[in-house]
Amino acid sequence: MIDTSPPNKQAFYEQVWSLVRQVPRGQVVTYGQIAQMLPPPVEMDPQTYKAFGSRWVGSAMAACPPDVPWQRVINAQGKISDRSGAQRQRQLLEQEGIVFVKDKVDLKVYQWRGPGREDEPRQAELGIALE
DNA sequence: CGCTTGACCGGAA
DNA sequence: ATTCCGGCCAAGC
Repeated sequence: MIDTSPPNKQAFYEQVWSLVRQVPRGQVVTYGQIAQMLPPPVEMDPQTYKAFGSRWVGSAMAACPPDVPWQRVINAQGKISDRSGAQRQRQLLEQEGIVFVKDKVDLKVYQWRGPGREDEPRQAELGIALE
């Protein structure tokens, strides 16, 4: 799946989509988290990738196929990035049971841990208990 | 061709 | 808590 083929933009996008498809209903990921999970394009300076990877993930989401749960990708602050369609995104997430507080979600509770760690999202009860 | 703009993020004021 | 700034890739015009 991940190889050292040319840093094709399309290939990068598809890796992003592939990852997002694995995010379970009721959980979210951040742009930066996805970028971090993917290997930096071969000829790219890792530092550069670290700085801009999240943006490219955003670009990938802007062009995602219909079968990708794009609504589960939010920014590192737990908020929905400002753009047309943001309202729709929030609506979809709330339908999945995600609770917004002051326009943001608690990433400690809802953030996806990665492939192979799709446990139940921690419920607010636990979060409160932990403080 | 060159210029503009963009679903981001972390550290510094 | 909030705002500002640097990072410098691609697609579209």
